Amino acid sequence: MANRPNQGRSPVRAAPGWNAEEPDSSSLTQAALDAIREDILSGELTPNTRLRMQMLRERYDIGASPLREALSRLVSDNLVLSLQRRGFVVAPVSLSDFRDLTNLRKLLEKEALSQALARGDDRWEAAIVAAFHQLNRVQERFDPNDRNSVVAWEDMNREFHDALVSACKSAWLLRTRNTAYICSERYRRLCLSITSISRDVKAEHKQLLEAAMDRDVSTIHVLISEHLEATFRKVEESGKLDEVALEQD
Amino acid sequence: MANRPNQGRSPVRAAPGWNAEEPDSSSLTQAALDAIREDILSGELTPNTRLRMQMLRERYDIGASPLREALSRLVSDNLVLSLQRRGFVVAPVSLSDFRDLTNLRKLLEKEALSQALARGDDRWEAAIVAAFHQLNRVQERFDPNDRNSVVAWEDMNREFHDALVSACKSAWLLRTRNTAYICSERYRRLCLSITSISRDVKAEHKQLLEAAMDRDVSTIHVLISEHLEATFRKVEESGKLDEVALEQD
DNA sequence: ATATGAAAAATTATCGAGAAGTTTAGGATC
DNA sequence: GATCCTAAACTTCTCGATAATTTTTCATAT
Repeated sequence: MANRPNQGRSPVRAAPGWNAEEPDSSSLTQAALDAIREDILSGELTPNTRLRMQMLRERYDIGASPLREALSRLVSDNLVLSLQRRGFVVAPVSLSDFRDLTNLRKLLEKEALSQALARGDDRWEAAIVAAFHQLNRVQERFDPNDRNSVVAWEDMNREFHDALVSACKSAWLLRTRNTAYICSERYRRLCLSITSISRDVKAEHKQLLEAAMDRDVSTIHVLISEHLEATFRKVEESGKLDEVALEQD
Repeated sequence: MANRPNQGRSPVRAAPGWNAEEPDSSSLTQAALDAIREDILSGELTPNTRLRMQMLRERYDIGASPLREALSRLVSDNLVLSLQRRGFVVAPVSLSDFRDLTNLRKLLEKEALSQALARGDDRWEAAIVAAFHQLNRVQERFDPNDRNSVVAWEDMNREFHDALVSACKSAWLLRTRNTAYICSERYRRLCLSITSISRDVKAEHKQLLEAAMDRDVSTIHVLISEHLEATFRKVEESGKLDEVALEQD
């Protein structure tokens, strides 16, 4: 592998001396996949942006082949669209799509929680408590201007919700839930300034935790539905999805 | 490994003079995607088969790049696994995976049917009746030895079930349902000699149709659950998933 | 026999170039 | 000025070659 400029924003390629431990970082396709997905989720690559090869090659410092493979995977994950002979586009967003997605998420989360509450053992409970605690800590010293702090919150929020359903044994359900989660995350990040985390998110999470401990399925169904709905409403109120305009690169 | 009687099984490449009308057949990636998916579904490519590039190139007469892109998409669809630096494998099967998948399908089909029954109009009803009628016709002159007849039945069965949920307006739900349907179809074809269609499938379909016309949601929930469960039981009884053996190419 | 290890064979992952197709730009015609 | 046509410019898509592994083979030592 030759010496490249790599002045781009996403340091994809491995550093000179790197720990040969990562699961699959050795593959450029994987690196491209992670980098592009992250950029789409974070809004760095905005909806409807044409993903031109030349641009991508410069941006990620990766050849066209691994990039195309990564994009192909993202197509199946609904983050990218493939236009028949005209390359790839960042999947568009719309309020109605988010409405739709939120409904599906409700269905999947409820089912996953039902199973988790039925099967969860002490370790499961402990993992939730731990994630909850850590999430609160991160939230205390949260700084909306510090990129790292924001990322840390995103990660912990996700870990908490993952912990809740982690006792669910259905791989299919969890995979499907995860796909939906990712796309939903995109809407949240696109529309909600991270500042508005404050909400009552902490209170909501606490209620979820308690319902989980009590194995109160019907309550947790209501809570998770409201949790997701609250996010939807915030996105709706943000007004950032009001234009159906077809933005371009 | 070279003695693969692949001849002509999958005529992927376009014939000399062809109608430039197809939606996307112009893309070799798309052709490869369709062909490989079909071969995995039909069992032509058996579970755990290593998908070696040379083999694939000969088999489909397509270069490595489009093949890799197609495989990348199938990874996201759970039909193919990507081994970090060792290529691709046809996703394995197991009874427990099918159990899991069937449960997810119940959840998705029930929700989709709820929405369809709530929103369906006259045209929706007509489409169901039409598909039901056509399915029965195909079933009457069904010949398990005629490849075309088998494919025709598969297609019509699918069209009937698609018609039932077609009034559901949730694109996310339908997409997700479709992914699950495809993987489920693989299990059915892998394990059930098409001869056993006979079952009471016709009766079951008729009941589904009637419940749809009556907009009887709770009944159709029970019916679709039993329908899927019956298929699961058949697969289970076939005993073809008893071995966990790791087959190879 | 079993384990060790280096060389050979096989296979994947990646790049660069070229063919196929799409978009843009600039007239010519009505 | 608007529409249609053609040529240039640009992109995507695909192939073949090459680098970077992984797997196999086989001789050697325990």
